[in-house]
Amino acid sequence: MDDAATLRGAGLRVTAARLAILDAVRTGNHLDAEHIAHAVRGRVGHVSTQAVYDGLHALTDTGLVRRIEPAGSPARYETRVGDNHHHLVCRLCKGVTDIDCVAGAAPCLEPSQSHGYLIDEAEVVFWGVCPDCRSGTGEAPNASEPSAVPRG
Amino acid sequence: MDDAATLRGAGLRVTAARLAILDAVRTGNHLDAEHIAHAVRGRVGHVSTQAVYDGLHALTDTGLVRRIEPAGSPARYETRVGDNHHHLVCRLCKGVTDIDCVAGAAPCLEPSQSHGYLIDEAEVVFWGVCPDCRSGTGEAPNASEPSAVPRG
DNA sequence: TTCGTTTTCTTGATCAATTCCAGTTAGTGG
DNA sequence: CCACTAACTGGAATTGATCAAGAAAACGAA
Repeated sequence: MDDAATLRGAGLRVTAARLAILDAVRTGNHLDAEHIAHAVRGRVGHVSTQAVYDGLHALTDTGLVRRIEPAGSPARYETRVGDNHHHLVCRLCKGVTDIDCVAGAAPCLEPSQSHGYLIDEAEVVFWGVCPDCRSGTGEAPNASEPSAVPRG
Repeated sequence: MDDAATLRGAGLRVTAARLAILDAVRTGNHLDAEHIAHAVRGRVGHVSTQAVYDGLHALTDTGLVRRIEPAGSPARYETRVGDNHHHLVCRLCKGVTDIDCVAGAAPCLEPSQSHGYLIDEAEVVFWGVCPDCRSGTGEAPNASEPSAVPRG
């Protein structure tokens, strides 16, 4: 199924902007809205920032892309959906890496108490320092001083 | 140990604003900066917003309070630190409830692959609908239409 | 105590990410 | 090919948070 059919199947109109957004999110590695906008413009010329946000909103609402929001970074998007995988986030460069969920379906964990909540998802984020930042190779925003690495 | 001694022990000066912030965070239930500012003002009169942010920053930096940032809500603060507990977040009203971590120390989970990261924390957020919102009692911002409850 | 240093607080501007709005453009089903 | 409506544009506005410079206050030392 190509992207045009995917969009139509989700009840969305097929536009150059949305095809480019979908491709940018799939090709990129957990890009944020700004980087997606940049990639989209490099592909189809001028596209307003609002169109990018609108497109991302439509795609997330229909479940074609997933939006993740690690603390301290803008929202990021990925096309890997439905497999309930988790994420590894670097405290320094904020880079995101996927991690398979051993349990499969959501919610993959059972809380010790549910407090009456109707739980549908367990979101797991592993925080640490990525290989590049550990070796000083990474483009860390503040790699000069590792400072305190807080614990949970 | 009272709050003044706690602040001093963390290397911070003792001010009325900070004592009030610490008390507001402890008394409140995962309040955001705005609500903390409101509580502080009700206790010690005028305090600038900046002083509240600065105080919260100082308290989080020294580990006296923990800052959590659930997707879609402003940062929230709690005084329960060091026990690596987790959170239950309501998709509708954004309310937060603590959940004990059965494993104890951080990181409480081992990822299936570490990808070379030096991992120090596993943050677990359970998403669902709280009892109040389920029964329609809650002050949900958009409780009229439950809309789609996305899955992980 | 009083002083001097350093932190903290104040006011006010600024920022980044995102959303709202009104009008125009362009997919799509008929 | 038309009409209807979703999608896009340009621009302003919102929210949550930070930065900057000077004034005030905490606290160790004299």
